Amino acid sequence: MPEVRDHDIREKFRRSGYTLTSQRRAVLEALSEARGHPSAEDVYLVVKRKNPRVALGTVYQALSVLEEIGVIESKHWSESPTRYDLNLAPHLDIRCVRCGDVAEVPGVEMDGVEERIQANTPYEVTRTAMLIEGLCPKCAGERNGA
Amino acid sequence: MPEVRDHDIREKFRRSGYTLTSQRRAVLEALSEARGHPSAEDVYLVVKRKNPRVALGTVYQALSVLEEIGVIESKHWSESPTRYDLNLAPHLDIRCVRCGDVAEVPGVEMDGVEERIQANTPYEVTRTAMLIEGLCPKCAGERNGA
DNA sequence: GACTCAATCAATAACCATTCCTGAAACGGA
DNA sequence: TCCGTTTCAGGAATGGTTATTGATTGAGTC
Ligand SMILES: [Mn+2]
Ligand SMILES: [Mn+2]
Ligand SMILES: [Zn+2]
Ligand SMILES: [Zn+2]
Repeated sequence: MPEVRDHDIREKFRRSGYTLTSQRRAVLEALSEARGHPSAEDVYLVVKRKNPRVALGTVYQALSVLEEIGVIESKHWSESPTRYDLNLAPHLDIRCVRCGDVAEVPGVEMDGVEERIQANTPYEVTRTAMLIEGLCPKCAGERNGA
Repeated sequence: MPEVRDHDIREKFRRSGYTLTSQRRAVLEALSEARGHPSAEDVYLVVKRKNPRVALGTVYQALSVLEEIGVIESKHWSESPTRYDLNLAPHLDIRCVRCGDVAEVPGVEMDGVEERIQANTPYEVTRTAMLIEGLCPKCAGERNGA
């Protein structure tokens, strides 16, 4: 997997014209290390362990470039910093409102929704996303056990 | 319509224990005047026209109380301030990424989606929402005409 | 109508994720 | 190597929102 991804990534950088700097590579590595859906701050903390000189602003810049060239995706929940995802396949993510953990929700097809929306608005639809919140099993357990 | 709503609103205030102050009433009136889906700032500007002494913070407080007792709803788009809506029925809203205008999207049924999500995650789902962005007819026209 | 006490208010400071700005450093081509 | 362009780190600034504070209001009671 790493090999394939690496090739894809190089290709996307080449096509975009951006250069694959060590910082951008470090951000990418941190992103796959920090299993889950880390925030910019999470990524920053991981990157800093190996290279303490990197600034948070640099991480934001790198994430923005990586998203722009299609190597990663960002997801937004209100009342929470943006989360980043290496999984580019269309899928749903749910966020625990108590601890912030994000997990993927497999097996829910959203096909056709965007088309149905487009058919019912004079707007030109450019993006649709499902925002899902809940309680993770751990937090739900603690709440009941308390 | 104002009569019915007014009765409902008084009832919701009574049940909640909050008092229906002049500022809260002013925020509510501004909200129905400013047809559409105004931001806190929009509401503030309308309120200020009648009562210039009101502070922006007061408007935020009032909006938060009104939402808590179920008189209004808030919707969030990333890269845009929160919008407020008097329409409490489940419905979709689309936001123009260019001018910020929000419009309702009628006729799209979302029934069953939350159940399907719940069936595919160990999380306890507490909220699902559809985030929709696009270009309003006006902005789309300007883009093509330019 | 005055009294009381909690709720509410206006104003302002603080917050926090993110973006912007800057001068310095690194890079890539001639 | 030299030159022009990116990219970088660090820090300041931004903008929507929330928290804090002391003053004001107002419903209930006499
Ligand atoms: Mn995901
Ligand atoms: Mn609406
Ligand atoms: Zn949790
Ligand atoms: Zn528009």
